[in-house]
Amino acid sequence: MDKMYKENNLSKNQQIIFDLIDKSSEPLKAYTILFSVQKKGIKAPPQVYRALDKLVETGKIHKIESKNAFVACRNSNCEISKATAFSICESCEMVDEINDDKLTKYLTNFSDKKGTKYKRFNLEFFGLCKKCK
Amino acid sequence: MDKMYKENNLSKNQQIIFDLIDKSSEPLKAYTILFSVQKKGIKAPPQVYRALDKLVETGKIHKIESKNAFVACRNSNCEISKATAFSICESCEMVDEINDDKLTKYLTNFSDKKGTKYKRFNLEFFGLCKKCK
DNA sequence: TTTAAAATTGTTATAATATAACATTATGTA
DNA sequence: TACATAATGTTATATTATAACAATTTTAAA
Ligand SMILES: [Zn+2]
Ligand SMILES: [Zn+2]
Ligand SMILES: [Zn+2]
Ligand SMILES: [Zn+2]
Repeated sequence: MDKMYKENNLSKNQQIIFDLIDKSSEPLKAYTILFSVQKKGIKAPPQVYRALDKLVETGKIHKIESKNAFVACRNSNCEISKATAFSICESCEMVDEINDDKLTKYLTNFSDKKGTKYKRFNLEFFGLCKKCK
Repeated sequence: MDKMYKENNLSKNQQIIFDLIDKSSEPLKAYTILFSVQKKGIKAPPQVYRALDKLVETGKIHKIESKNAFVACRNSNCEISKATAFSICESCEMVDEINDDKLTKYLTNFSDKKGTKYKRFNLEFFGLCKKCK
């Protein structure tokens, strides 16, 4: 191929999948993504999971662990995802990334009773969103 | 049957599976549990998942979301699991439940920028445990 | 103590999520 | 160029979790 697809830092599949997640208003699951991108030539699970892995690794997206689903990062890629926090609505399933400097600072500096500090955390809050309350 | 199996509040399958998790030094996965309890007559995934669901619901165990695995609660059943925090070693996979009143208070009282409070949270810290450091 | 509801169990099948393994092509760099 | 690295394509399979339905046990009310 004579055309480079990398004006930015994402490969073709990564860009397709990132775009889909980025414009979605809700967390997307791997197989939902797979079905959505088949028309673009991405036909098999490993293609999706590889792109997801790389996007998570570079902080472009986050995995919502309690939902096995993915959202685009709405912060500054969360310093490569070392400090993530989300609010999750238990009624409509909406997920919002929380960007709260005080919270981030508190948790980043947290050390347990043995004085151990951690290099990464993920926090998920559950409740009702504004719409569902 | 003339013998009630409930001296406590757990059913037979729930007790078998709780005991296994409780005496394990590491998080257990559902199918690991399944293989371990087949000799006790628990033969199919739904039997395991039902017991796990109930044990999580009642706060006797917690699910470590990032590992799809389960640990026994080491606190006072975490007020039925409304406020859970764990430290997870990225090297040996060890998981410890964190019991820190200040942290719990801070997160239980946390409200986001819109003033929304949440009724539950789960926090996972990642790093190296004492042994692996 | 009958009786009906609720909880638990047993069972088979299948859905949903994720990775292994290997061949090929594209890209970045010396 | 030529080499290393990253990304892709493909098939098969492993892992995690639930649907659906029948039977039994437990609880609590009548
Ligand atoms: Zn982010
Ligand atoms: Zn909502
Ligand atoms: Zn607990
Ligand atoms: Zn360790």
